Amino acid sequence: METPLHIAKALADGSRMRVVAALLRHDQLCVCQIVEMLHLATATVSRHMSILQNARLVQNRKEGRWVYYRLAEPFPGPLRRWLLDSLANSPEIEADQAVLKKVLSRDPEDLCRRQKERKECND
Amino acid sequence: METPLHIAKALADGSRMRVVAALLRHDQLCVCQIVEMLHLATATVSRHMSILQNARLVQNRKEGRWVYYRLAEPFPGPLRRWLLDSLANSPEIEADQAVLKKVLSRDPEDLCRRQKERKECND
DNA sequence: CAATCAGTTCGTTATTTGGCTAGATAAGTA
DNA sequence: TACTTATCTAGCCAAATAACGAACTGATTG
Repeated sequence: METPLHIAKALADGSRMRVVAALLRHDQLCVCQIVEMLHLATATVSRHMSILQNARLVQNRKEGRWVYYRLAEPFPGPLRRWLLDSLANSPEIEADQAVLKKVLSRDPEDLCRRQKERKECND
Repeated sequence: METPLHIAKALADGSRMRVVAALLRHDQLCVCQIVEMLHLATATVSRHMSILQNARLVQNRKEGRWVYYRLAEPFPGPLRRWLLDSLANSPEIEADQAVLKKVLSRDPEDLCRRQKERKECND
């Protein structure tokens, strides 16, 4: 289902809104990159992504070991415009952009390895 | 505040979405009319309306004993368009329209009296 | 001024939701 | 085939939220 209510519920969470904002500017992101941006457990990110997918806001594509998410096609035009308009000048979104810039310059390979090491440190 | 996140949260509830949908087609509605449409307690409706107002989606105007709500001015254009597009052909919204048609043909005076009587019946 | 009336605010309760860990799955690699 | 790796699903707990009735507010009416 993709009623406006479903879509609003999917967007009614700070983390999910940040992901959509990021995907408005980056063609695609894989789960480990989103984890890096949100600083949440992988499982949590995965659940957020499936909520966005159920609302038909994103779609995914498997490539090797990685799952890449992008905005769903088609994506409602007025919704896209509203989000672009109102997310402009958001400091939080800008900060995410900066993080993503670094993250994207690295191979997903490296990224995942570093995430794994970090996790083992905490044990 | 009126960030897209606030707005999405305000819209992420079936009752509030129905109110906004109704206000997209009717200039203004008073609380007792919205109560009639949603079949919820007055207190509940009042809280919903204050959530919509905090998100700057609606504004109110006191007129005698009644409080009328309408869409806020200004209302984000693309958001309005998205809602209009995606709420078209929604059976629930259509049903609300039918209820409102009857409700609006009556004085608020009568409406409130009938609501009060109904409530006393349930005691 | 007392009574009434529409709506709001408050306090409580039940449901929903976001976060985590642990275990399952699917895909590459040795 | 067995092993690792990236992601997903399930289950649990704490925090957020929607519902109601009761008590309050501000305005009209008798």
